[in-house]
Amino acid sequence: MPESHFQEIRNLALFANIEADGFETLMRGAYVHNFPPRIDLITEGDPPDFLHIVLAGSVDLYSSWNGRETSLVTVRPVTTFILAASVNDVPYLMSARTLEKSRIILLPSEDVRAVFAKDSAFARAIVTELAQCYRAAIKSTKDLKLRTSLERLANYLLRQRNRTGSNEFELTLEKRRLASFLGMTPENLSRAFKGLVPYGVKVNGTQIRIADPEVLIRFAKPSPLIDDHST
Amino acid sequence: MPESHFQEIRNLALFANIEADGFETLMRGAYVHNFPPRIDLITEGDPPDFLHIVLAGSVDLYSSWNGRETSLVTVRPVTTFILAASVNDVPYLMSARTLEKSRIILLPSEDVRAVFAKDSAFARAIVTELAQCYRAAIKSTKDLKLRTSLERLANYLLRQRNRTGSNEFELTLEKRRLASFLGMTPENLSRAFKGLVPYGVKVNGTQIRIADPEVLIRFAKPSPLIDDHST
DNA sequence: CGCAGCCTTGACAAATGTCAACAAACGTGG
DNA sequence: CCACGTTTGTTGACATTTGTCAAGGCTGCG
Repeated sequence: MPESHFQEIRNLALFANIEADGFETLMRGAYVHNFPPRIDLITEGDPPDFLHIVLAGSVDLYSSWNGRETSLVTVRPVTTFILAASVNDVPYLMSARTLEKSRIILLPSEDVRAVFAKDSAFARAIVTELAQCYRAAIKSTKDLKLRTSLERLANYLLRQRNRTGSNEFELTLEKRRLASFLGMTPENLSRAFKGLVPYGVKVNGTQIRIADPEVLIRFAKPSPLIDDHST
Repeated sequence: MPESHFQEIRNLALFANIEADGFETLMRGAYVHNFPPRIDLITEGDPPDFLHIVLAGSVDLYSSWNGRETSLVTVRPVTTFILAASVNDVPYLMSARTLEKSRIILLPSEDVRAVFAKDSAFARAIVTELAQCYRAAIKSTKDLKLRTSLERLANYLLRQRNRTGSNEFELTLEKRRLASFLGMTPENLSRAFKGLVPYGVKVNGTQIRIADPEVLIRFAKPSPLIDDHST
């Protein structure tokens, strides 16, 4: 792997405090790959051969059952995914595919587990990371169980607004995938956007404008215990 | 705390390999409490003062938003809960209340974090535990997004069957709480039970009988990637 | 016994999904 | 650059699923 990526990986909280020794072990076994869009990276149920790190592009984590499919997470740079499966050496629960052209690092899970066992700084960093993943999953479950699809969309838009810091922004996801992520059909999403017009949401293709955030907030009732993605 | 509980806690995977030193630190600060049924133990949003361990009884983890409420998990002996909030020192995402008379150990989160920082065996055990919690949460999200309420109930019954090893068993939850856990209303659950009669499910109060598991399995299509609660 | 809480049922309403048609956007090869 | 076909997004009509409300029965407990 070109050394140029080393620093990028080092900067991740997950690897920041690893001993030089363990870091080298990980880097020695690492591959970097460039993938075209819409390529399947892993399939749920497979054994966790690699811990993945998205350097560029984006990856969709999804799952299928009985002919249905749903998007669970979108991974953007620079982040790892399927850490839980890697460290516990159990099958992947989600499939992954690239959404765009993506550059991805593959760390053999065996190396990850080896360094994890030896390097307690790494073990502690993994705890922090997993706790965050777990909490994100709980938030997502609350979002699904406590809110209607209209409320989920409204809160999603407000989260995007906070992320970009602007009342006007581009959707970073195809609408069909956004629909799946929010737990509804594409048709339903179309109608949900219409349903938010009275609250000042203007849609033009992938361009979103929130005319008056206060009005939308009053409807969406965002909660830090569901919508804050930092803690 | 009476020493009699020490061994019980030691037997938990989470504490099995801790150094004597760290274990003693944890036990020194620990409280044991007996709670009557339907007592609120914690409220979502509160700072995580304690890591909880259920020794006896059962605890409902639930969440509220905008006047609605949903049950997310039922914790049974001997298990810890709200580990993620404790180690990362961030607010609880779920509220907790006893379902029955319960005996619960409270470990000050500060102690947990202190031992976690010093004892790498404990850190590693926490990783395993959190990875399991995370995966359980992902499974629950898949269950919710990929299945109808009838399918969720059918698979829930099959999981209970596997847990008890018998085609005839008692529901361990009040029906209204089971409904909330499965993401539906009590009325809907009543009808869902009716809807499973053609697949050989007999209900008598809290008593369930699965006449022909094959038939129910053919309908429910259980998957290890959603329904296996061990990995 | 009588009250309170849970469960069930029926009638109805709201939310969401399905299907079909068509329009718009995109990418490819000529 | 255009023409074409493919994919995505939208819309309408309709079906299904799920929730709501109200009533009544059952159960457990003081």
